[in-house]
Amino acid sequence: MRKTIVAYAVALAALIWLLKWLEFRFMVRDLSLEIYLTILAVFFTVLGIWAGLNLTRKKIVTITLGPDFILNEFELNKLGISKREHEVLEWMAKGLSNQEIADKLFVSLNTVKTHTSNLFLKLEVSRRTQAIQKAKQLRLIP
Amino acid sequence: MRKTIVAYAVALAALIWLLKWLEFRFMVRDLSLEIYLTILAVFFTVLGIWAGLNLTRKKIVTITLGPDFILNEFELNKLGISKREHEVLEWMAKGLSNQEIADKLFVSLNTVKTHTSNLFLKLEVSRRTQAIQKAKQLRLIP
DNA sequence: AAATCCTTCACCCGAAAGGGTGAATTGAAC
DNA sequence: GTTCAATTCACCCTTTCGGGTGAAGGATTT
Repeated sequence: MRKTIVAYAVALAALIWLLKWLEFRFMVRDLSLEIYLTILAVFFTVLGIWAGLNLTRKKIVTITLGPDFILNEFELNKLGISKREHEVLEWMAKGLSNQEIADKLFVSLNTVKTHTSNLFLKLEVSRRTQAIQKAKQLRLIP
Repeated sequence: MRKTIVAYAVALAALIWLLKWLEFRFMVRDLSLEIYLTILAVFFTVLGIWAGLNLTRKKIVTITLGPDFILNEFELNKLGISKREHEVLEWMAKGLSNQEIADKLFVSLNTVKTHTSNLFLKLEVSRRTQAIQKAKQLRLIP
């Protein structure tokens, strides 16, 4: 960045010197002052635009996508869903039957049924498919 | 955009005229030509930078996310799922019972059960929760 | 015309899911 | 130590779901 500024300064000084040199060399003095100034102004305006673009164009936009699932613990507490119930909910969403969930968690089928019943009450649904749908919507499961 | 260019042109002309006027008014001619030119150059460089920024800063980055669901018709055909079956699948995924789907489609419960049975065969699953999961994974439903 | 597929519906049976009630155990909180 | 929520399990009953079989009508293709 500092390097760029120095480079521009040097270029500017060199150009001014060049102009003065041309002035004597080719008798630019003969031209009307207005035209002379206009050329100078336009030249430096263009230079400025170019410089301005180069100073800002390098802003690289980096979009970082975070993990696509963040557990909504607030809803979880709000609905009063316990750890075990949430666990059952996760397996349920993976398409397991109550019996399979019971085997996974090393508990009886009746226990799983109790958990599912409580889940349906807390989620205000009456079928497991609806429970899964609502739980996904509320970000309780991926 | 055209308006902006015209505005800049007018401003430039006005400034040049102002400089020439100042020249006679305050005998700027007495100052060294180098200083005079430098001031002019710096001024127009700054003007150019400002103009350049204004011409480009308004590039608004619009990230348009397309519809997040595109039906995978290839899989649909590959698995041989019919229109009606797909329709049943959609309602199923919304958490409706077979009876509710039957009411929605104005057919009997038995018909819906036939469709679901065929769906399970084609999707190679044995429960509706699994069917929904697999169908979503294969992009057959949103 | 025959074959094929889709759609519709029926009946039967067993398995799974859902709803209700009750109760024992445990661990944390008061 | 008592209260409370969470977890565990049991029993009952009804509804829903899933699997199997069969069949009739319609559209499309061969």
